[in-house]
Amino acid sequence: MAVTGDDTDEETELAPSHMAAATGDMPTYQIRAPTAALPQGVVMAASPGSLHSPQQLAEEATRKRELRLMKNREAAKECRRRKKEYVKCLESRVAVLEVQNKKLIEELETLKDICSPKTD
DNA sequence: GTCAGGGGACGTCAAGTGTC
DNA sequence: GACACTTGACGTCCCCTGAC
Repeated sequence: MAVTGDDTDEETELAPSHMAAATGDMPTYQIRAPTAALPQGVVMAASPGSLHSPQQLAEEATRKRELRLMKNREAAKECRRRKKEYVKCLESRVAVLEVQNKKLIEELETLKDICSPKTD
């Protein structure tokens, strides 16, 4: 299995939808992808009405399971990709806020110097 | 060289949530 | 209520690195 670095550069503000959504202080990273066409190799089943023998029913059950696993596999990949993006987003926000905090502290020190009475 | 430990990616399951 | 989607949790595999 070849693992490729397929990170994208999307810079969206994202947050786990069912983790912090209730708090309202964090944007969501849940972005509904448009339901794409089925991946190659997926064959649509015959309608249930056309199944007769137990073997056909078993095959249909197996096919449904494989389809579900394949979809979940892809969903998990996409979920992890979004999570990585979200973490990157948070990290860059931390960096920005740290710089901002540092500047504010410096400004505060300057103002203190200006305002403090000279003791001599 | 090899062994242990850490880390990343993956597949699967299960539970929660949204949609119709 | 059934179905689809999302995501945390878990187990597994593979690769890298440092200690021996």
